Amino acid sequence: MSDKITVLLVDDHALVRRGFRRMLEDDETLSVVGEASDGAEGVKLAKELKPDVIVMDCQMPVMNGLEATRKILDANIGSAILMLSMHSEDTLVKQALEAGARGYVLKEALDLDLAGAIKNVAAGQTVLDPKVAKPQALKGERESGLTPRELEILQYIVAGKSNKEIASELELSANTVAVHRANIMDRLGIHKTAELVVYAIRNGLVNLP
Amino acid sequence: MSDKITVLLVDDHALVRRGFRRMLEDDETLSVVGEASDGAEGVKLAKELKPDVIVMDCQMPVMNGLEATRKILDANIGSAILMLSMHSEDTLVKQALEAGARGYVLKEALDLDLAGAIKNVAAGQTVLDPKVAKPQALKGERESGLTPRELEILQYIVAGKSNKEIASELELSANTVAVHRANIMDRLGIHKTAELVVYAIRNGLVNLP
DNA sequence: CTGTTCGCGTGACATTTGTCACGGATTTAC
DNA sequence: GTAAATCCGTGACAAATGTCACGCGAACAG
Repeated sequence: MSDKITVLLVDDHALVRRGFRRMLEDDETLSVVGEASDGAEGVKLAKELKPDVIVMDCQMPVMNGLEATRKILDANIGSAILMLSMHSEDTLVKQALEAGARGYVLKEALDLDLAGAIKNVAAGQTVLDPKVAKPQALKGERESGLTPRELEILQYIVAGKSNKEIASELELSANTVAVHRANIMDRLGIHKTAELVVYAIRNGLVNLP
Repeated sequence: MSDKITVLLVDDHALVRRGFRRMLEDDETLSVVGEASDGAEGVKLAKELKPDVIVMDCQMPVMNGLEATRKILDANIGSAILMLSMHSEDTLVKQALEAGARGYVLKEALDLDLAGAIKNVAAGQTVLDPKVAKPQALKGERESGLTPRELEILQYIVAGKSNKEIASELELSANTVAVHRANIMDRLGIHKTAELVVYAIRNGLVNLP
């Protein structure tokens, strides 16, 4: 343990990764041992490298940060995961923590000490951005969380499928799909497809088609 | 002109800005003189600082990169603008260049030499990411292809307004709005609101509500 | 001047959407 | 056990959407 803390960077933007690497590389106690550009690759590298800490972007193509986090936790690698996100929505924070992330910080945090946060999660601490560190976010309840089925439907909606198409692909009645749609909007306090799509994209609920 | 090239960074993510700053600060010929976190602030700082080059993110809250670029060009400051984007859609590249950007590079460019790109645009060159450097993108023709009225309607749609609401705010028949909607989708080869919203957001056709 | 194109507007109508009321299967709380 | 809460499913129906055919005036080419 007197060794350096090993870090894996997972972010879809190479430029961002490079920036982080630079920010970390002059800290003698840290060592960036790998980079991945999407969730799937992140999981693969995590298994190979078994880093102490994984810095994971939330929104990514192929497999988003939440998914990847779950997969990595399931694999029992023992890495602590520090989630980076653009959004401060409680729902997302909650989901991240439930997925097993050990920290959640916002990209727009002005004075984020990334190295410090990494050390803290490596030490077993939970690190939350002040903006999201509401105690309520830690207590488990369901916020505006959608059910798996609903998320599935939402994905199809954003991809531009009609209720009928979704129904046929999922072998359901079109009515059923319509009701799922309605329930999703209910929880979100939304009444129109357009709003729904904006919300889904903004909050990274879906992988963009 | 033998002085350093002055640079203004405009990006909504503080962490990203800091990364860029680090990448640039060991180049002796460049000097980052300011940072802004949204388009509006970018315009303001541009007027104050009159930097040689402005590195501008495309997607930002308050005022997006395109808008900001136009405003800055209008103000006749003489700064060259290098647009950073996540998307390689032709439409966007075109819009950026028409707005007056001197360069367009993708954030995910693996080996982007940001410093080099900055020097080039400072020297008056146009810098395009290889992925988007199709000659067709340079020839002026269709913009987004949408008429002003259609863009106006689109803005309302993405904001979650119904045809009826739009009609009343614009003092039109609901039918008319519906037809505008149809025409927009026609030109874009789209048939559903959901797809339309995704497209509009992706290509920066609208200011997100 | 004349014909053509294009932006903007309209009403009518088929399709898709958003809502309603309801049932069965599970899970959790008492 | 029973009751309450969820999740998933259904049909029926009103409201919004997507498409149709069409008129009007302005801009432009001949």
